[in-house]
Amino acid sequence: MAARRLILSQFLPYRLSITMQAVSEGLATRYSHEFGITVPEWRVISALGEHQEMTARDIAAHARMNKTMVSRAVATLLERNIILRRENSGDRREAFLRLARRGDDIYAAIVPMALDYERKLLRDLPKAEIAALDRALTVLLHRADEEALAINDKINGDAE
Amino acid sequence: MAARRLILSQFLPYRLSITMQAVSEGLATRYSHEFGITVPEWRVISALGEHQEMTARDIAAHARMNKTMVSRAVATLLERNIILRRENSGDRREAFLRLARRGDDIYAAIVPMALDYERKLLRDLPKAEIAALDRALTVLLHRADEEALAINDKINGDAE
DNA sequence: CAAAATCAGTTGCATATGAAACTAATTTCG
DNA sequence: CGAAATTAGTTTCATATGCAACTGATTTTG
Repeated sequence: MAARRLILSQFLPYRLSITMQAVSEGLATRYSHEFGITVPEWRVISALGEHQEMTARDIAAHARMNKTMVSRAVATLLERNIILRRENSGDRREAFLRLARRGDDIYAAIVPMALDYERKLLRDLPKAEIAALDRALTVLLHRADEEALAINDKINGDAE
Repeated sequence: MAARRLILSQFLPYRLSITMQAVSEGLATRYSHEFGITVPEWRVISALGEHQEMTARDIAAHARMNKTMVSRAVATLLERNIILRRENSGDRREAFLRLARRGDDIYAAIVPMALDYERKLLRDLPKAEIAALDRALTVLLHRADEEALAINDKINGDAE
């Protein structure tokens, strides 16, 4: 049976949440201050930096963003000439996006900063512990996705 | 010098962010659906469940919330008779908050659900790896806080 | 002691977010 | 083929969030 008490400071979802918030803010402060880029915009840029050319849909899948967020980040980045858009003539619903020269520069500037930040965060952790963290995050994400499906089924009719 | 490439799916801040999002949503869906409680409200409830009686300020510190968020969550919880408020007669700026009977019930119902969820998430991880995850999150939070200070100093005048 | 500074908590305002409705294009199927 | 369903992406709308300004209380200090 389940315990009656919960220590917030030891509760995994809480710890994940505050840790990610601190980590994310620390990084976002840097690139937002220097380039005026928001977190969703950075995700789009890094997706395009990694894969050259993608549709908005691809970006959403790759960076785990919903399509509204992608749409808005893309609109801003286009306006600021950070990315380019090329309509797919074979299917005019979608468009291929890629970094413009300006986007390349920003990407090239942010990547080292981001990796440096990551290095600083992990500095004091032994290799083995970093590897354990990696595995743990993978498992947690996978389990959480599964549980999300399960609970949604339960809440909706389940039968389909 | 720094590498030129960044794989989003292997980048720690990104992984933390999407993992925490999935984990947090999975849990929040449960208690929001069953009790109409938001995440900030749950944090206030769990803080009070852990410490009996606290001021809003204490809650903010304990649960890493800003005071606006605490204020709003507290207002809602008071309105719904989930918590009680007793003004501190010695310092009338602040007030002591604690769970009302209804809050106790909700807390007693959510805690097992939350711990069960945590258990499910961690099910497949060996004890040693869970311990490593714990240590890693502690270190990361600490480092991120340090880095946040450092970057803020750098952005502002630094001198003070 | 009175003015200034500080503190707890609230509120106004501007921005961020996501679900759902929508548009335009394409595909499916009777 | 043409109506219905599906898909990519946008927009609307309602809510969530946080900073900064504010209120009222207390403390500090000249």
